[in-house]
Amino acid sequence: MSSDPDPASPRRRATIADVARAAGVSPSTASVVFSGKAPTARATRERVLAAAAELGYAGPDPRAASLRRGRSGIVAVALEEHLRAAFLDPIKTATMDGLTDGLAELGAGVLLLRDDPEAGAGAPTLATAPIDAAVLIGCSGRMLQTLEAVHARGLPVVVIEGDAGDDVPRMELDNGEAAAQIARHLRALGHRDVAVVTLPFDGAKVRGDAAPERIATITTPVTKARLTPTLEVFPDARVVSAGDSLIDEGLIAGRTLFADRRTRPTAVIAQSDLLAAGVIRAAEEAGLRVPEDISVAGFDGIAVDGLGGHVLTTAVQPAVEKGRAAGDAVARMLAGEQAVSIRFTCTFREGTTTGPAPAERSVP
Amino acid sequence: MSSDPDPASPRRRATIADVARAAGVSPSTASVVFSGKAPTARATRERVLAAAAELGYAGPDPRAASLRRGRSGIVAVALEEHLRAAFLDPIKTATMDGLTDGLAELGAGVLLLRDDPEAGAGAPTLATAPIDAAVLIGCSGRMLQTLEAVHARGLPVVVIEGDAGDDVPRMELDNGEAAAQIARHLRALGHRDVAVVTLPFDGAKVRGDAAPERIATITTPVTKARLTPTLEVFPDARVVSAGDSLIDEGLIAGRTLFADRRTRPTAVIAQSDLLAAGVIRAAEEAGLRVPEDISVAGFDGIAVDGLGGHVLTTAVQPAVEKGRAAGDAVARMLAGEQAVSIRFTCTFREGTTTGPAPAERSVP
DNA sequence: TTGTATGCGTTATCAG
DNA sequence: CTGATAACGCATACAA
Repeated sequence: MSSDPDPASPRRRATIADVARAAGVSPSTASVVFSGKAPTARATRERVLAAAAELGYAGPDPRAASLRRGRSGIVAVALEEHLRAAFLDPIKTATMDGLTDGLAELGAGVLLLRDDPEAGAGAPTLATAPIDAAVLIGCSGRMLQTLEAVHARGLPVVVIEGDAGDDVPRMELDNGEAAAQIARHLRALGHRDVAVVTLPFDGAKVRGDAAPERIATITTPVTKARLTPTLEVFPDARVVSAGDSLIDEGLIAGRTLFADRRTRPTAVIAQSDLLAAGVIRAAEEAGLRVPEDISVAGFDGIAVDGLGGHVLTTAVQPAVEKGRAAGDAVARMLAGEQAVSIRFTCTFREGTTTGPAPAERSVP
Repeated sequence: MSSDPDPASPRRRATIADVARAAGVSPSTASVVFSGKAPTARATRERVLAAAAELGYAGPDPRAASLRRGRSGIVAVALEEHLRAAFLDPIKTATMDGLTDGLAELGAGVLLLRDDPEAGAGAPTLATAPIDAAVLIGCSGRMLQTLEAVHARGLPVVVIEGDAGDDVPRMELDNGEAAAQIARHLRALGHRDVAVVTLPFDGAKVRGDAAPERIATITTPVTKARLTPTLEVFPDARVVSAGDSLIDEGLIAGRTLFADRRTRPTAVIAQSDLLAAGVIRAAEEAGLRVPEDISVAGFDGIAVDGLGGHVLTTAVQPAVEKGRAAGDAVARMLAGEQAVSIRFTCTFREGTTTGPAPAERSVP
């Protein structure tokens, strides 16, 4: 008796109109029962709900609702990399975390999009997905093109760690100041012979020692922003580029640095905590004690899995807050307000991985 | 001249109808120009495109299109954990990777959803988001409730690493067989004194030694599936539970195991590669050589960042394929076909972290 | 509190 | 190749 479908609509899915009819109320009343946007009499509500159950109606069709409302409740997050790469990076992960939180308050879901304009035919893009706004992470290059489409549709856009022009709010870091602080910290500890392990210079992700000419060609904004002030403090620093922000990449770079006891530095500045963790492993592997023999500093302030008991000296970036702020900015823009760019400040954290420069050098 | 908006519609956003009117064609023709679903005369197309540019029309509104088409091009991926936790797990990351690939072929985007039914008011859920299908990862407990709503809406559902009933296709692993294989491998190498470092027993994520009574209460399916056959091979194995699948958790567990030289095992079976990596670090910390003094096996076959030069002996699970298969299953179901559950086979991989049991025991 | 009427912006169909 | 027509399923202003 209760599983028999509506005889009038043999196989068609029930709509709110069907439910209303079955319950003997108007469609608008039924709508209100489901949305709760207006008070309804208890009896009415129960009648509607009963009719819905009877007809197997599972609530308003979100597609129709979003057309009518003009909102889909979905915000796109566009990443320039393959999704796997993006979520391998703890900072991006944390940012996403804050972002989803910030958007959840707004009542929005997150649609993951790769910034591949020519993806599978019909694949949703920033231009074709039913989104209310977009957040671009690490915006650069061709993403700017995609951006135009979004802009044209009048959708709010926020950029994290990137630059999409003046009229697009961005959430950025004071990379330069933070990097300078780390460098000064090491100099104050007496270090003079310092090496830098950097993030990739560009999309090529080549690794190894980098000559000054090469350094001038860096295109990745973050790498450049963190390296420049470091070199101002330590102009003669040896610069080794990592292929990616990974522990094993830091390990490789570290092995390079510690291969020759006579040329090894007394301190290593890594441009990410993951790299620093790898450098520390390389140091331990080489029989060096951290920080007695070698100081290592990182950048990011993430909880590095696999670092053991060390507490990294690093610049703690508010990654989660960055994401949350992006979410808030989206919310504000969706509410018609103007959102502004925010520059976040990193907090220097002195951990257990940096210490005074060893007094004696060149002990073969 | 070209930036002057349509005088007839002062601030309203242009629609395809406006464009058609301006171009002197019918709406359906304009629609076809944008969708490309039918051939159009070159002149017509150019006229329409010009009108669109003139009016600042950026293409069809995806919301309206999805209502009309009955498809939004979005597939939900529901995770039971906080997003951060989910993406911290390389296996889930890899699965997501395959999934997004599989879905991209289908032309679908991925909407990230936490399985929090009572999230922020208005937050999209499996029941209220404009999705075409859903993939549940690690489905258990209350997610089954959520599932009902999706089911009621007649949306295809696929489950990865979970059980949502017989009529829901699932992508699962032969955890038991793979675990047994690892255990037999170690036994064949002569190991008799083996310890197991397990994944969490349940949501509580308590860590430490586990008594047999406790083992009987394990609710996490994966943990149980991998532990049972292990204990059949090594009934007396010491069982230590980790709080999570993390290197540092493995490190902690490893320190417990290696604290007392007299009771330490000759081999450790970790239920994930990350845990195994931590155990290896603990071993090295304790001055033990891997595999000469201690053998360590993992599970998953991921590329562990931070493992240095070791190659883990492990069961390689086809995580990416699992995700891709889920994507394919969704595609099939969306095409009206029946999708079936798939049981994936892990591949045993002998690495450099397991070796013959050391001949002498109890060397103080 | 409930009902009535209207259109949100598209696209599929089918005839021309 | 193009045009007329009719939904798609709902939520809101407004009247009752």
